[in-house]
Amino acid sequence: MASIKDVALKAGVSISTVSRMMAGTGYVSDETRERVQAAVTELGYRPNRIAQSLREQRSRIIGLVVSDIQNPFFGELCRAVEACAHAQGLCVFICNTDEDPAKEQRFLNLMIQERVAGIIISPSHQGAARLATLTAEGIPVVTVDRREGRLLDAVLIDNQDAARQLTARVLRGGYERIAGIFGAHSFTAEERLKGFDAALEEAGRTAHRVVRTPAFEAEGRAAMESLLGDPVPPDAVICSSALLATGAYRALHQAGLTLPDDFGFACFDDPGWATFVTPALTVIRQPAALIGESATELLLKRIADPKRAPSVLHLQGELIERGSLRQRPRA
Amino acid sequence: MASIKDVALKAGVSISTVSRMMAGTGYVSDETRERVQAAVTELGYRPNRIAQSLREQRSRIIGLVVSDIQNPFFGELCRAVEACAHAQGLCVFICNTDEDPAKEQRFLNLMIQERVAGIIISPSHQGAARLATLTAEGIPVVTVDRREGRLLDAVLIDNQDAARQLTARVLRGGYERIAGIFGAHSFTAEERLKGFDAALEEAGRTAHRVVRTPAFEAEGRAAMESLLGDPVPPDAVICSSALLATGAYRALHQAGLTLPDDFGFACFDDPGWATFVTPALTVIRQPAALIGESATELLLKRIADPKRAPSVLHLQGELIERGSLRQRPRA
DNA sequence: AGACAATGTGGAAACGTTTCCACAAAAACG
DNA sequence: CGTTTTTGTGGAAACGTTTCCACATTGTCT
Repeated sequence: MASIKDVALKAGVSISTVSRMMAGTGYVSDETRERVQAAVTELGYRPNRIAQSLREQRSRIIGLVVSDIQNPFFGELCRAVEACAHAQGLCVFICNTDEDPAKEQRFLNLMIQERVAGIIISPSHQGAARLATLTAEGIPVVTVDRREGRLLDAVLIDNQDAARQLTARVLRGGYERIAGIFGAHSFTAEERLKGFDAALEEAGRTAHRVVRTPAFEAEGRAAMESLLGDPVPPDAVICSSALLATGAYRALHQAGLTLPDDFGFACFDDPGWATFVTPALTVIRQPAALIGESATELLLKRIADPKRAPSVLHLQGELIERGSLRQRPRA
Repeated sequence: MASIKDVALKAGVSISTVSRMMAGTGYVSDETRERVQAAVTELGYRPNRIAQSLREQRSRIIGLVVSDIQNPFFGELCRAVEACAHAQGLCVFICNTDEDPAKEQRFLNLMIQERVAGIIISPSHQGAARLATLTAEGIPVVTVDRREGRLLDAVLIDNQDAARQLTARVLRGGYERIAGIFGAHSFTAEERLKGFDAALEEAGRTAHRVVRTPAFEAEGRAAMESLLGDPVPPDAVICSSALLATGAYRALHQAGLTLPDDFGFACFDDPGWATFVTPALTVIRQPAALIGESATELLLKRIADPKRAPSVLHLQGELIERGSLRQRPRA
């Protein structure tokens, strides 16, 4: 693997000159430029990013820490971040925490050690404190989907408002006993629950029952089964995330309930299977690509100017009407 | 951010000693070890991986290049690779090519520049030549899901055999006009097609028609629509990958055909929605986790000993019987 | 003509490690 | 007791860059 020294030797110039020519900074005569360029192509020289990073005290990698890479929301997010970062000559380090705080911590340590240029993360609840360490190390951080305090840049949808919208939509369907399955220990779920409650209260109603549980498929299923076991079971449910919805839907399906007539179903996120079931699911979709782009831009701005005041960007969730909710009250 | 120098200063020893103590190599007296350890914890010292990489001429990152991160197969694969690599103190760089050779190329260049310790990749067809460059640079490569020549380590399922199994299963259902939708330009699809043809031939039959098309959802849908438009349409179809199956299924669904009686449907990979539709899909599932583990192990072995003879590991695909194929010929 | 800026180039330090080598003290051997 | 081995430590080079500085050479202004 050719180094800058080899190029310099071959072109008969100094290392400094090659470096300047590669970076396009400082003065280089046309003639030298050509000679160096020739040497570069002939040797197939590519600058060693490790050496660059060491010298510049900062790598050209940005870290992206997500809780579940299978979740279409995060999948789309990754794509957007990657595209955006690439345009700036940065590469993206995708890490999958599976909602496991220990894993998250390990990844963050690794990122510190690799001196990443910045981090985009949807932090677990427990990870909050850890993020302070990052900023202490001088590593810019942008949170997505969740917010931690007021010191960090963040991009998220207005979860409270979205939940209110979705709940109002359920109410329009004339459902009587509306239940909720919401994630535990998550800022996002918290916000969504607030919107849910607010919408019900505005309508002079109360929730049938709300189950709070860790946001995994098995838990969602158990929650739904528990709800269906109530003396008088609910006739509609809202789930706060894709995985919970997946589990809940399975339980519902097994119970043989018919959507949307017997039962109303709606959720946040747009699971991949949402359009495969009949009727297809009515959901709140997060503009994942937009969130990814915005987060990356925010991060780049902060890298450029670490002293910037932290900003929080709110985007709109989109209610996608499909068919798992009645259009109007049953006759 | 504390450096090794700071630690040495604080502990009153030389840099060399700190380095030895951190690495656990060479002699260090118990007393010094303690003093250094104290300094390390007090300063919160973490070795700078960039400097380490520069010195050792090799980073502790392994690259994982996949074609579609949303595909559950690759999702599971990523998880397994990550877990396995982490146990060895390596981190994983996940790159998503979206089947775009240009993107793939960019990523590989980046990997070379970052001097990754090794690469696990499911290469696009065009990417084959590029891989030679990698080995030329001395970067170990393991291919998964696809194989490129005989010079590289590879882990894959016996696609031909799996296809034969699946096709035989379709035949047992008594379907008469069996069509195929297979990816174009992919080694995997090629192999699967061979097995498909072989199974039909063994039964003294021929395919109704085989469509070869780029492996995306839209193309799968178009292919299915084309098949359904035949003067005498097929009564069963096998799709060679998840995305094709997704598109094909949508077309089928729209046409209002009833599985498994009117029509038989089966595919490779196990799309996330496979168990959400009714009837659930009968598929060949690839043991993604096992593939990931094996590939990582293979890679580590090759990193340890670059002179090893290349090996190809064949794993078994698993036929998962659900309900999208008739059990026996229609009465 | 003299002063000063613009242009073009090379030398060398620095980034934070690891590791080879040298050296010294202590321990083990005959 | 003299030798050799083991144990413990520090100095310094090297990895491949970037960038500051110094130095020439040229051009442009009074």
